[in-house]
Amino acid sequence: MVKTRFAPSPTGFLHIGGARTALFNWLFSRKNRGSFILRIEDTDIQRSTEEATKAILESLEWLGLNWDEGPYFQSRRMDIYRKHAQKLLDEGKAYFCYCTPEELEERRKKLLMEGKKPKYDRRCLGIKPPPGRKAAIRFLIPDEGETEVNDIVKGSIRFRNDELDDLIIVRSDGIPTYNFCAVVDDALMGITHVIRGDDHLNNTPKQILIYKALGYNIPLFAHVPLILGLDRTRLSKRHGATSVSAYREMGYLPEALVNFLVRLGWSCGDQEFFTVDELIEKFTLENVGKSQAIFNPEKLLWLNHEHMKRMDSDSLSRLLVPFLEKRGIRDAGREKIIKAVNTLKSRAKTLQELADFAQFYFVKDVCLDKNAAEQYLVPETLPYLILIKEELERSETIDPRTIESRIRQLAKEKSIKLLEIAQPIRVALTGGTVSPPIFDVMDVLGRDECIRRIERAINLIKSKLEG
RNA sequence: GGCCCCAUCGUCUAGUCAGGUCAAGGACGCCGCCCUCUCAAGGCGGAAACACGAGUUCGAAUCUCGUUGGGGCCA
Repeated sequence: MVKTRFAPSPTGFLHIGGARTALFNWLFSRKNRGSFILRIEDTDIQRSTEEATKAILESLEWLGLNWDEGPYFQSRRMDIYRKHAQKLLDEGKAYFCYCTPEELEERRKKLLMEGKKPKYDRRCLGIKPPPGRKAAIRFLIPDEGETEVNDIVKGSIRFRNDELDDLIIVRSDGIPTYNFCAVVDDALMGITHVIRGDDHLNNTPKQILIYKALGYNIPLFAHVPLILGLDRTRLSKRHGATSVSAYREMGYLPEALVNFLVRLGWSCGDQEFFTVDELIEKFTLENVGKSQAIFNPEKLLWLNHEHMKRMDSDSLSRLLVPFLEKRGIRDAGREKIIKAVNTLKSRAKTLQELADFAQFYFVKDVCLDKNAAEQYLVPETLPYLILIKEELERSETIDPRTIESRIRQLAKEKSIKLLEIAQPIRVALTGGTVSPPIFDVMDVLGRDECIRRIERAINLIKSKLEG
């Protein structure tokens, strides 16, 4: 059975790149009816925090990437790693190293300066422990031969073993390193497919040698290209919002972010829009591209809009409520919000925009745009506003079609363009010159509110005349 | 510095493994037109790419080599 995992380090929020790695793992497991496990790689006690773990879990849940096992915490598995390290030590497949990080760094720099390979020289191999020195444990890489990584995405890659460094598997402070813990955990947890960023590609031959040394089965690997920023460097804070939670706050839909992230490096013919179910059905690792992709916020915005347009207004309204509340709008009424959303769906690209646009429907007194009022709430338009008001007062309710035909009729009678009546009403009702179709707006606001707002505009013009 | 990966419109990509149907298709963005009560949405159209150089071949975006560029790893 297929078993995949996502193994983030809890040193911050869930990054866009991490989310994509998680997504590929999740999709692959779902597609193959396998399981997906979550493992928190918190061996770096200095930088790992509980808040970060919480934030990562929250973001994964929001994206809909549910896991079947875990979360496991590496910090609670230290004795397992130490036992494995001891086993390697006992079998002569690992050795103590007494060099300090500072010494190593210095030697590395020196070798680089001289134009040589910065490879560890094995000076500690087989020596007696020097007094006053703490020991790290190094894995002994075979001198000869080569190690093949048969990557599902990248193909076969061969590494000469003598190019590989004897890597540290346990630090001098007793903390096992990433490359070691990952191998032990993936083996013990029965991971069949390791899907991760290609920044780990160079670690893979070393990890394969560790699997072999430990006598464990080697999983299949799939290294997916990293996401880059506009300047073609690895996506980071410098490039703007990079956390999943930031996009959530900006009003992006999880399914849109998922759709966008998966299309960054994966394709299925010419199809751009995918529901999550479609992705599960169609996802394959074979269609993951080999080259790096640049994060393109404009396309994400477009996709978000597409997902919003296709979402039913009822669901969209539920999602909108918290955004309205942030703008001080409470108890707006379900029905009215749904109606409002109906008129705004094709206009707003994010929930944030939707809430901004929707505001005028719910506030007591619309905020009049200065320029709009100066242009349209003037003595010349006063008669039209009065006529519309009277028209509204005659009818019990507002039927958008009826009111539209009446106003069109009116424009005809006066031999003016509809625009000349529509714009003053628009300013009176919405405060600005841009809004959904004015008759739909009237329908959402309701008869009484329309009359109230038009009255306000009429009074404003009158007071201008007097003043 | 060594090793590893990558290279099609500005961006995401189809096509590359099985060379000819590709004077390179789609999408985002951009520009124009149509629709229109404003703004969107929608419809139609446009500009825009095989990094470079050799080689293999009747024929190369596709195979090989090299160069260049970008990315990554080296507690």
